[in-house]
Amino acid sequence: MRLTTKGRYAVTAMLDLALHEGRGPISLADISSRQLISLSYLEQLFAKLRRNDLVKSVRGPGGGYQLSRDKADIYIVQVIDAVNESVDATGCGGKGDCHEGEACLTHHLWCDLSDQIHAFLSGISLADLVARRDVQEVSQRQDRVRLQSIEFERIEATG
Amino acid sequence: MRLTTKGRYAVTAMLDLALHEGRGPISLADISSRQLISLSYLEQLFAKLRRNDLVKSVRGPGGGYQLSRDKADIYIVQVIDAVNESVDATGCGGKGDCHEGEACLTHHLWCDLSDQIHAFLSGISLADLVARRDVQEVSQRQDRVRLQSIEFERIEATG
DNA sequence: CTATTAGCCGACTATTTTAGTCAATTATTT
DNA sequence: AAATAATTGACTAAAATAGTCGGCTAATAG
Repeated sequence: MRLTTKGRYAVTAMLDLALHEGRGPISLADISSRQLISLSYLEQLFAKLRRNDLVKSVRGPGGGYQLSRDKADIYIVQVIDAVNESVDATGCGGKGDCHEGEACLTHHLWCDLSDQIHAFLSGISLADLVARRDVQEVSQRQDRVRLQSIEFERIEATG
Repeated sequence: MRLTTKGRYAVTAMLDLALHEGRGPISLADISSRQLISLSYLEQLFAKLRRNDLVKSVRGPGGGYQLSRDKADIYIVQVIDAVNESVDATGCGGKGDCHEGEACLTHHLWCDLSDQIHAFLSGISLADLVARRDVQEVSQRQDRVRLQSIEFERIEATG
């Protein structure tokens, strides 16, 4: 099992999409600047998210990504799975052949742990996150910062 | 967060110790042959387990390792922590400074997940595992295989 | 006392994964 | 036609994993 920035970035980016939906497609450049994730890296991640039918893309100017279905129907575990970060804690992929074709001493423990994590992450949808107070607060702060930097750029350009 | 063979090996080896305690110290060679873990790698892991006061060692012939305290007082989370596999799912070590010194959009989600995993693994002691039916079954199978290979070696040696 | 056993220690290494970068291409819209 | 933005593929530095190897030290059995 691993949970690194890859999976965290994917969930963060999907949540960003869920928070800003309704105003047409969101470009990766927007997500990149809001969430401070490298654009090229986001491209890699969204290729996987698209292949897993979690987002759909619109090319060309004004294009970007949108959730492929309602945010209440997209669960965190699906996002993490999509970028190849398995939530499985066993070494054998749950097959139970970890010790000479049979279960190792701790196989069932890791199975239980996997079930635990899976249940937790599959019980939370993007809509659930959007509704959370802490998420809303962080999102509002990010939008404020965003507006400030746009204003700053305007002043710079105007001179 | 990561849970790889390192943490799994450590827990498996500690459980092996718990299962075979009472007959003096257990050598790493024994654990290695029963659990099919490289002896040199076990040495590395037990150095950390010893530094974290989870086992004590006895040198010389007949020596080996023993649990440093009752198996009911050693929890899985301690073993995993000892070999430097953190159960923390956040990217910031729980500090909440993941986005320009402030919490990132998904910080609280990863905190909740960390709490979940931590609660699960700190609720299970080595004694709990020893008492489990599936662990006992696997352990008995391993002891049978072990006896067979000793018998085989005896016949080989006798000729 | 000496040979053996078994823990102890540090250095080294191959492989894999992470977290990206970079360049080129394709589709779309203004 | 120009600009935008997704799409693709190849490449890479750094870190972690999962070990190996050799030599050393302590203790005990004979």
